[in-house]
Amino acid sequence: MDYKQTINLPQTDFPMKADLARREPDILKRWEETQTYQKLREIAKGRPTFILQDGPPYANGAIHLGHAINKVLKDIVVKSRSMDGFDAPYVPGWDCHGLPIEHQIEKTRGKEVKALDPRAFRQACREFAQSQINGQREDFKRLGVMGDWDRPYITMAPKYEAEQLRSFAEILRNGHVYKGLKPVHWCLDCRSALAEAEVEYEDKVSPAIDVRFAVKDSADLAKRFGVPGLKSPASVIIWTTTPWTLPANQAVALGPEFRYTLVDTGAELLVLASSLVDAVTKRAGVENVTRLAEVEGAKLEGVKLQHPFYERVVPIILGDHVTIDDGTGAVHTAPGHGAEDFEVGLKYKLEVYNPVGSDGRFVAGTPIFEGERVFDANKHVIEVLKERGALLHETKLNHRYAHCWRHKTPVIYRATAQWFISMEQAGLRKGALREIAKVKWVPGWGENRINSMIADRPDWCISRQRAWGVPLALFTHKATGELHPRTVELLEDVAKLVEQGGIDAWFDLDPAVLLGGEAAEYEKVPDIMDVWFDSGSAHHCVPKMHPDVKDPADLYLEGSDQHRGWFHSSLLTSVAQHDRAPYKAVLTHGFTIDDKGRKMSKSLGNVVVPQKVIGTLGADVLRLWIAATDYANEMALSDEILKRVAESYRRIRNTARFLLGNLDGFDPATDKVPVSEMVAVDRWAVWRTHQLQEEVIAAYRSYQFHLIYQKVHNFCSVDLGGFYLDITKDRVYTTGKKSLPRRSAQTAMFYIAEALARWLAPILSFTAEEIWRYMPGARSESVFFNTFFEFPKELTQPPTIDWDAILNVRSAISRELEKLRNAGSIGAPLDAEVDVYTKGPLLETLQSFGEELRFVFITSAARAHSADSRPADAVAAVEGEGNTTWIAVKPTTATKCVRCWHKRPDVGQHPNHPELCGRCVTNVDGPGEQRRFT
RNA sequence: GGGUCUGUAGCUCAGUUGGUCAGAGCGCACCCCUGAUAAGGGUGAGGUCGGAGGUUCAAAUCCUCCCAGACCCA
Repeated sequence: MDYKQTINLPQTDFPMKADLARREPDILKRWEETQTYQKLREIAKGRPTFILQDGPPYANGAIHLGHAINKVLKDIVVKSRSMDGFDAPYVPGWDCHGLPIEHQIEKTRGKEVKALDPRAFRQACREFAQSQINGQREDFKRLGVMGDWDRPYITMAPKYEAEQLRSFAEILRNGHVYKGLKPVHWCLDCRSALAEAEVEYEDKVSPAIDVRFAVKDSADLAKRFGVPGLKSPASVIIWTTTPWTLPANQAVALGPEFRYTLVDTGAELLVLASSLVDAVTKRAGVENVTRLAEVEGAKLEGVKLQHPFYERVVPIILGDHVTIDDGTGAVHTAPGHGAEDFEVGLKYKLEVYNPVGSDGRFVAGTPIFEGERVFDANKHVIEVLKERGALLHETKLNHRYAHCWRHKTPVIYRATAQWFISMEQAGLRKGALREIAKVKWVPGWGENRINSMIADRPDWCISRQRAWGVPLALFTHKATGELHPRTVELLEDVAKLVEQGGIDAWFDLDPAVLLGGEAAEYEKVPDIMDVWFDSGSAHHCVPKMHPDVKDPADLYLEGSDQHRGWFHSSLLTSVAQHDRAPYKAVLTHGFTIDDKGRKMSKSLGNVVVPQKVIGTLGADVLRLWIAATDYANEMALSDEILKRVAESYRRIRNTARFLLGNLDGFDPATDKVPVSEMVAVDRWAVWRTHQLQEEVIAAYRSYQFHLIYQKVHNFCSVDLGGFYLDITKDRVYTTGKKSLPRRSAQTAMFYIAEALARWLAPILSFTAEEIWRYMPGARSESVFFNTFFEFPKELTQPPTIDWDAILNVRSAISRELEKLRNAGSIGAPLDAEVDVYTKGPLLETLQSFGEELRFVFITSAARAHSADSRPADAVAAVEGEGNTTWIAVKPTTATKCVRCWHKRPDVGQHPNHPELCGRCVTNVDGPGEQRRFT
């Protein structure tokens, strides 16, 4: 007889080979065709909501790994909240306005279009942005990210633009907006102000000069230094790398705490920071200097200096921004050309003087330098200084200098009329700082970080001199420059127009339409708003457009750079508008690096392209990597790491497959075994699974996905593969197909699979959905329509048997068996039999297992005895508390049962089944065996 | 240059308030199985916890400095 036919081997169509690259698109198609996301919204209706507000990616270019990480993390959060019983919608967004898109269009259509036909230019921008959105959307979907992809929010939607204006109107009404003259980063090529984010720092060679500012009143200086009188003319020496800013000089700043020395070179007297005297005089080629006196900077405040080439007297002022790392310790101050200069200038009421036009040339009427380009003027300034005898020293310096991120050209600081959101005038900074403290920041240091940024930041310049963006829809009085008194109402009028006709409605607007007779007195502000305001007002705009999204959101989740970006701009607009934060919690993730800890860059050739990973290993493997990596730090990815992840994936997949295979022929509706009748180890397995689920859910709630990966993988390898499934497969294979022992195991495996599929769903979305389809029993269309598995209550109670102790004995036996194996005495553990010598509760437990004990160790025989009766050759294997367990293993001499492969003395005792052991006889040709423990 | 943060076995991660805290899984090596089979099981070797000082009876865990890296800023 061929007993093999009586063995219940695993049977499932769930493929071992994932073939994700090929199979995932099919699942994707089904999600789309069956409207899985939309159905989920219906199913989740009425539950408590969890709102993750999407930070919109910029609608330009193919998605890279950073996008993938961000979207997948969001997807994991949303899906896990959904499975945890929340209604968690996800409305993706795109950021559409701004310079990069303008540049794309300029590249293809030429710069002229922008000036000649701005309407057509904006239309081209719009179409370009839409095409980018379409491309990115497909890639995001392919990652398995589930959301309302048919109804995303895009910042160039007329409704969004209109709502943004309404948000701005409220901010203005709340008194945060002002028009000011202020130095801003100015790109000579853009002819526009740049946001901080649009500036990058690159090496540049600049002239570095030491310049004399002659002291007007020698007697005053002498007094301040406490010397009787000065025998030579004295100068304060400043050091600068931007000679062209000297025409705008209004003061010389010293550090109040630093010490300054009056130096006699023989020919003249110089005032220098004491610690820099040697360096300066050395480079100036001065020998034999005499230090006449020393005094702290604060003592020199107010000393009058002669501007080196203009008829202008400028004061010595004090500033904390002065350093003595290099230079002279005296800082040339031009409030029209520097942020710190501007700040300190405010204190001393210095003029914000800016003689430079938007084209980067000195304006008409600028003495000496009129019409010259600023960087070219450097040379001329130096010549003039030389002529006037004001140049002490000149050299070149290679240093980091601000450049336009787009043009890669050096930018300047230039004071211009700009619109600002004030950090102080209506308490914005104070409010924002207060709100930061109320938000939960994950990881915690994020709070510290954004706090210091808000605490230190200057007012927010929100105006841009560009074409592709939401207009700063204001009317100012032609003569006074004042805002129209009905500005807030007018903004609402404009918003209505924009809602219908988009931003073109403003640009095309005849002011008379809104202002009537006043139109002649007012002009439209031509500026557009900083794009950061666009996305920053999403908390207001999106809920107005999409009923699923609410304000404030439960979570914002972006890369750590967004502390200065979107987290920051959103906080400011929200506090300015509503006096509260737009989010209850903020989660940040790090950036990708390679396995050597370096950032990914084309030049290093270490860039991992998500599309390529998806096309080979599959999106689920990429998702698993994202989940497995602790996003709080940098996230390292390389081919090796990917290989490891793919291996882990296979382990998890195969575990699921084996569970499914053993569930062949199991119908939970009729075959589930009542808990009271389940075999003890099956109950243990379910209990253990439940325990793990508690940990998994806790980790999802605290966004610690990498722990889930560790725990679940560990569970599959150790608890299941290394123990439960290993010892149970004998029972599933050899007992009767419908027998209680087998059904008990199937019941446990069924529960385990039910739980496992749900744990995996937020991370391995494709695979979980695939598993779901192969699960027995009636079930919903998608795994995502479920919440985490609810175990039968009785199975969540801890078992009375001390399985940990048994597992200790088991691993000790494994070590002993390994010795036999290496000695060539046995191969499989079934070739051996084992005697365990112990005492106390462990002995009682093991003995209570009786004949079933051998199944725990997968040996052909196993017996438990009192420790006292141990033979001399037993090995002390488990050290317990005052209780050592001894083990003796040996090859068994019994005959192998052809059916169950155990070597049993009762093989051959049954005349009809001479090759079988007694257990198999009853399973094949009798009532079947009983199992209580294993 | 400044701010924030990170650095535990080849890889991914655990290590609560300092005192079995030097761990897990994977990978690797070797062995076994061939009824999860391009699977499965077992055993084992790997780390002076980035480095150097210091505090303490005791530090991966606290302090200082240094090195490397990331983000933001200048």
